[in-house]
Amino acid sequence: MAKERKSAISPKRHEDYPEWYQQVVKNADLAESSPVRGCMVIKPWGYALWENIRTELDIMFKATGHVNAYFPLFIPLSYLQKEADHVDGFAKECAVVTHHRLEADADGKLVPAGELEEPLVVRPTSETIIGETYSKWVQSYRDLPILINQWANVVRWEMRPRIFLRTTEFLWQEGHTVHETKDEAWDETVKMLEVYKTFAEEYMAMPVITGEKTTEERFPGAENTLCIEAMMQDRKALQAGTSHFLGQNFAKSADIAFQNREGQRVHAWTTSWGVSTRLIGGMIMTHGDDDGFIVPPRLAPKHIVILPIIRDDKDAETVLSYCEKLKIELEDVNFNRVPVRVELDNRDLNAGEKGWSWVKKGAPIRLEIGMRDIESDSVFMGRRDQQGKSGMPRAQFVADVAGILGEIQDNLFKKALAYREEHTKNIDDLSKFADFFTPENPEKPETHGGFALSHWCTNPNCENKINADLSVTIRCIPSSSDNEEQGKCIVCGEKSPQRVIFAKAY
RNA sequence: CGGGGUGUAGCGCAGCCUGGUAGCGCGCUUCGUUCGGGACGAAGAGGUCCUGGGUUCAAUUCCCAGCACCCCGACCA
Repeated sequence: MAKERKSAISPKRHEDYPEWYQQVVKNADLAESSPVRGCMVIKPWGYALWENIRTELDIMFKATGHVNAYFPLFIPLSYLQKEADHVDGFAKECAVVTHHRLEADADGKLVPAGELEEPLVVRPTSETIIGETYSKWVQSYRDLPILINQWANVVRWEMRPRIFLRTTEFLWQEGHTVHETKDEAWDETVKMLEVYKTFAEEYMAMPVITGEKTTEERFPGAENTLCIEAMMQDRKALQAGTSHFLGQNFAKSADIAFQNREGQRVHAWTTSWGVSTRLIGGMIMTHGDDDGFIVPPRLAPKHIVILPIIRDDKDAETVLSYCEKLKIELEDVNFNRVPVRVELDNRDLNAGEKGWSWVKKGAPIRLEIGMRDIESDSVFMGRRDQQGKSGMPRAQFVADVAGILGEIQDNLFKKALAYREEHTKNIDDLSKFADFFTPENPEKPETHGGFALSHWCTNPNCENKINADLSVTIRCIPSSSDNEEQGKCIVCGEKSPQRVIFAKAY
């Protein structure tokens, strides 16, 4: 009937991508902005998603030998000062606690009192305080390795916050490990990057490119930063996780040293690695469509939502008890090692409105159950990765449900991968490169560009020129071995050892 | 820190120029008709008009100051 299908989210992606993103966050009931600038309230649907991310990653961390611990929120200012590059990198975005008491002034207003002798910094990341702690723990090579992760919040006073993508306070995990040798620390750095890649691709259904950062983009204080980068639907890159090889920099500044097997006192080698609630933003922008969010089944707070359709009050009990039974039956099935998560939505709402609320939230499967279905012992299913709805025998659905969820998971990944490949180009000519990254209408930039695989001579000047001219940065030097052809730098024409990924970034 | 803008009901806004102490849409409550693609009608509830000062018989409206937030830039491992 309708000429163009009405979409649940307005504007659509192609009309105004940043606004679409904000609307999805809101309509999917994931989070909202708070009275505190740059800080968000994560709502139950969004937080459940984070809990699932945490649960699955935690299993992977434990499986690779790590344990969890917890370190303080506050860092003495002097600690942060010990690593010079680290200071430069974070000093501009630190929240500082200078007082520890409030007193009423003459007008009855509360004012800070009780000035601290040494200000405390709210952790922007915990290398320094953890390093100081580790220095006491490490005496002998027998104390190594230390393989610890912490789940925490951190604060970075960013100039321009974006919900989930760059908030002032965010939730994350940070792994901090100490090793006896350089090789072992490097292996750890690589291993955790692989964990992130596996998680991103198999759980978030978000294809990522692994590689290393250029000097310019490196973590302050790191010798090398490895990263996973994903392409969003506006073709910008999102750094989704980083794993840092810290060399002996932090070990030296915090004096993490031990007696080695030869009896000499030497500094240890450390790593750190983290992912944050930014991953949620990544999933929204990877999978979301014009009807809202689409949650990858493996991380979905609810896999299946049952929507009872009651047309006549006298049928209410029949329908609801059938739905209850179906729910129990489905919860007996396992998907990805855990029981299928089922929500029976019996809120007293208009059926259409109720159904759409779950579409916008991105629940993988919706089941509409009314007298018609009960009489034919079937279910009426809507899949979030497909349009339309269809009926199928109840028993068949129960038998197939894990397979259907797996299929949705696979479809999301394949679709995202195809999108990325479609918009990744080898470019060897600077003017073509510029065209690729220049919007047709600068007033209202449309979705354009993508990942450009181009040669780079490794000189930071060339990298900076591209950034200054086009706001394009080197996202990573890909680690895949099929990328070792030599060529000429896209900027200066000098010899280049390999192609790197250029893109606009979040 | 520069440049611009906005503060009025839970949310989004109008009213202000041309002062007379408030209105619209959504949401919310109740009732009825609806309900498998987002409903409709009726009746309701809900406001220190950002704060302080000034002008005035009278300020949401005009003037001054302050605060907060938003957008653009700078900045963003």
